[in-house]
Amino acid sequence: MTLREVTAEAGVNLAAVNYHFGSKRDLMAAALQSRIEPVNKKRLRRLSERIAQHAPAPVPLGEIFESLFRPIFETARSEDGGACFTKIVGRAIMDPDAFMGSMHRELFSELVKIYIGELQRTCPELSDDEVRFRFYLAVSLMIGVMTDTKRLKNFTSGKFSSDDIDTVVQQLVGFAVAGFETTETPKLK
Amino acid sequence: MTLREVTAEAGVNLAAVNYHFGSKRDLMAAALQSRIEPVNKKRLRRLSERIAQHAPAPVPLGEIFESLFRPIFETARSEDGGACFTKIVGRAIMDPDAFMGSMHRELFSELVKIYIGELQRTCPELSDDEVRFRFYLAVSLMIGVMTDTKRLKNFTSGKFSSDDIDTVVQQLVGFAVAGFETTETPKLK
DNA sequence: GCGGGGTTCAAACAACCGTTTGAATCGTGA
DNA sequence: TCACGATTCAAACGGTTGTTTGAACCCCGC
Repeated sequence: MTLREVTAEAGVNLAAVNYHFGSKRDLMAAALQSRIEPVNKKRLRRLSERIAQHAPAPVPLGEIFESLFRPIFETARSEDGGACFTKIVGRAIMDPDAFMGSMHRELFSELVKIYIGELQRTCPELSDDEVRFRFYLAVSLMIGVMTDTKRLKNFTSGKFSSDDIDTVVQQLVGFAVAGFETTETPKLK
Repeated sequence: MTLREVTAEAGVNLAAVNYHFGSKRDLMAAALQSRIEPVNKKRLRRLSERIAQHAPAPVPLGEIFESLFRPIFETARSEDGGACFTKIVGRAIMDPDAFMGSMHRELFSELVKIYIGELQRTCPELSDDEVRFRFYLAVSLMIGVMTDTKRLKNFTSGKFSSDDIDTVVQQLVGFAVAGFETTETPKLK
């Protein structure tokens, strides 16, 4: 994505980017941040709803993951700029120190802490290391599915599409819950 | 990665790329193919060993996924060019029609077919759609973990590293097996 | 009406990209 | 030894990139 393409599509002048954001890198960071923050707000809001709904019992795993997964898919598959958002996220993930500096920390450290805590409450039989490692795997799964655009169609001969958010999130959650709960993995040390 | 960086590091002249490969795109495709093919050969060889070992019984899920996951991690975490391989794969996945044309098909269609067949043999209770969708999720998980370089360290406060292939593959396989076998997911339609 | 800070614009800038060129060099079979 | 195809090399080419510039423009308080 070149600045000339972006500014043309946005109907603004090329120089506007450097005037308002300073550089392309800062524009991308701002774009990413402005999209990620509402997603994270939505995640925490839905998680809070589930916590309140089940209190004082822990939230079922499936609802935890659903609150984590669905908001970002709703954004990534959105019609206006969803593809662009997905590309920026993918780029940010692929080389983290390329154009996100400390942004990753300030955007996600709080979120991770809250979800880790809730997962521990739901799965008290798992050690701290296990919860963290499996949460990492669940997030990696989410990223792998989110950044995909045509693999699902290839694998299912076009029967299922990455755009069918409900189906994807359902299957994703089911897979993540089972993976998170597995008892067959050797103990971490 | 620019051609000038690549040729400088390789100790060859800049023009050598276009002379031997025609274009940068073709160089990347050749580099990817020359790395992927041995990986896929290794996968199928290890799978064949497991099939022979268990015949006529089906191969346990964990061994199927182990044969699929481990070879690519051994390449992606290799000391010479592993990081570069990972980047190229990541780029190829992120925008498939950018520089891989029909390569995806010719490299992976056979592999996918074989693994799907073996998975169906091991899990006859799953429908064809379910096997394909869950295999897609397992592959997405693999991709998400493979393209990661620092997330695991962030999540576990540096205790675990993406470079520890054995630990990563073990946990990955355990997660994938459980996810694949889940019975809590709503039926696909 | 008018002046000035904030904003937009077309144009140009320097840097870098992948690619091409043509001469120099190499390797080898006659 | 020579000649010729294959390969390497420095240099340059055209094009695109992000960024900068300076003039034009807008808008609102005085």
